[in-house]
Amino acid sequence: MTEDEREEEGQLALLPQLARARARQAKKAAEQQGRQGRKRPVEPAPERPVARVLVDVPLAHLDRPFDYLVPASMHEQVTDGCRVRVRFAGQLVDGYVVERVEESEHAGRLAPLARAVSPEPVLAPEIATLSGTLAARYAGTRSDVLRLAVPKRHAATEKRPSQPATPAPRDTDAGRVWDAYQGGQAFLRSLTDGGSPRAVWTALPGPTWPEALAQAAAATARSGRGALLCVPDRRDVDRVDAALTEVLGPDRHVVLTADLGPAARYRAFLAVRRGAARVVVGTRAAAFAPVHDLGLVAIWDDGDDLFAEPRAPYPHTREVLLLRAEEQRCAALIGGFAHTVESAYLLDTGWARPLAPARAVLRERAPRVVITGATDRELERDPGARMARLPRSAYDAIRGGLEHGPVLLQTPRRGYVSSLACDRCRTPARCPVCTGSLWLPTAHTPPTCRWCATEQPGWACPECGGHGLRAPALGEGRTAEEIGRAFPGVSVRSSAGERVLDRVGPEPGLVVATPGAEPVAEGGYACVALLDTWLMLARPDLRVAEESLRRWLNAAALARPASEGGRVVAVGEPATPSLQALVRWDPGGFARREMAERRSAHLPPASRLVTVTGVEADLEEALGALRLPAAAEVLGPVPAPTRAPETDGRARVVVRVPRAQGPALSEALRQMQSQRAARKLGPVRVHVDPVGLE
DNA sequence: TCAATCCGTATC
DNA sequence: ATACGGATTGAC
Repeated sequence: MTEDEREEEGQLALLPQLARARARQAKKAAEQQGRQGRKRPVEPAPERPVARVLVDVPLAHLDRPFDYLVPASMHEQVTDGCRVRVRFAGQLVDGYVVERVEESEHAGRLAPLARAVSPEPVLAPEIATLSGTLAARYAGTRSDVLRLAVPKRHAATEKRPSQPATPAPRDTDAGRVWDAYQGGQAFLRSLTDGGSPRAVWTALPGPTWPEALAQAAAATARSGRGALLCVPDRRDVDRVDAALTEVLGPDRHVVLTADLGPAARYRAFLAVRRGAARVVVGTRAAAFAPVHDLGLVAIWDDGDDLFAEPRAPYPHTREVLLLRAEEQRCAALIGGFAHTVESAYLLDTGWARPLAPARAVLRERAPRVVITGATDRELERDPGARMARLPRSAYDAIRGGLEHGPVLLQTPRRGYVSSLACDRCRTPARCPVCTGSLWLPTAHTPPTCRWCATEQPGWACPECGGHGLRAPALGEGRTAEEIGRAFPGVSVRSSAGERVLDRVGPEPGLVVATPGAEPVAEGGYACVALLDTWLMLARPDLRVAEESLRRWLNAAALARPASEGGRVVAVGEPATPSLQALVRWDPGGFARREMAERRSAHLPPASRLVTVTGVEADLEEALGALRLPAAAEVLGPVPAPTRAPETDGRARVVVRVPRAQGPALSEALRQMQSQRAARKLGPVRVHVDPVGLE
């Protein structure tokens, strides 16, 4: 501290008002001088001097373009879709130029752009439009959507040109894999002819689906258009990547995933944006890829929860792609071994057509599936089976399989949070009022609904009429070591969690995997055993049955065809509808029935369901201000599930409306969020169509 | 009477 | 978030 400052402080202490007033005057004078210094009139650009800018601020009520003056000095740099820095409410913020125009609608004076970051037009017009649609759909902001859509800039990468792709090979031997599907060749032909067919594709079990996807992309490329393929994870990306290389040749496509790292991701993104690559395969991060002349969007295994974006506004990859298909008038392919209720809904409404194998072809390619009950009596008979806690017939099937090749054992992960189920037939217990799942908040309360908090002391199982409830024990899932001991002398490998195997060889051996981590076996598995199926069905997830069937089908699809001895044995209750669907290999029929049930239970996709979460006072205030559509039901509030520490102590409501009122509900929520942001009220989180709702 | 402070509103 | 304007309160 200097002498002067010390003296100043002394004065402050003696004459505080005087000193502060003087300091203020000095500051004001300095500011005015500064302002005059800045006031030097900016020369506007000779053409289209107005830039419409989407600013990156997190406030819902500021989620619209603001006009800025393009200085002549930045004329060359400022393109439609480029990044800029602007002064906004006194601070420097990032933004995107959505377009440059001749005149502004804004009555006041325009501030000049502060800086042109780079002329690279990273925000494609169709993605700018899409960000608006998605923000409206998910009651979020465009800036949140854009944060997901445009990767971070990497300046060094931007300076380098993108290598243009080699020209499309004409008349390659086209898509014989699609011969197995009714309407398969017609679908490809339509793509090649520049059409925009939309299909829900029931894939045949086996390893041919990546090639089928690649052939669809190739057919689209032959029409001169681009294709975008989204798959759940890195392993699937690699499989489709290999298939694309096979079908299109090298360098005709690009891989786009979040795990590439900033530089490689930006390089891939730029190759797409610049039109150097027209075919893209990637994970959910790729759904926004600005593919030139987009002709086809495709998603594989759309029920995988990796497609649910965990960042606001929580868009689902399938919804992103379907919206793009509508906005950009391109083809859509929703494929998998399983069907989601959403894909069943697309078929039901006629939005998409089915693309499925003939029954005879399916019979030829699918493994033989049997269900084996897990009664204690069966367990007792064989010491090996007892050691592995396996029913005798499952144990025998595994042993039999080991004589011919690799055997896959799928076991549910340990430590699933489970909710209550009927103690007789293991049907998950749901609230008769609103179909939420039941749980025991404390040991001394009756079963209570997780959504509407209704107590159900006299619950009766709708399937079997039983009154007993049980919480399936946690950690019943078994380990590779445990199972290995029951099969002495057999090699046991494990694929789970951090250590996931991509593929295994054709030699006999046990592979123990958790759902989603199953490696592909060369030549297919001789046997696939699905263990503890009731544990998987005991999760409190709203869509357990659908999700369990999806996981079983995905594992079962890795088995050899029945004609080559391929077998699947599921350990569980034979009457369980999802297991029945597995035996019949009828994912479409099961999804159709689930969809009908959901419709009558007022659950998605026939209804739109939204959760609103916040601290109790905020939530109450928010709901008070919310202008809901007429038919809206509000369930709760109940304490929010405390899976993560940040949701601790918060409350949640579930709001649902008939699907037709979905847009009105989203709009009401967006207005609510706008008002709250403008008034600086406490944050409430809105989640439209959450997938893993308990 | 003037200035500090609070509140609401706009942010280009 | 800031920034600003207008109303309100408070100290002489």
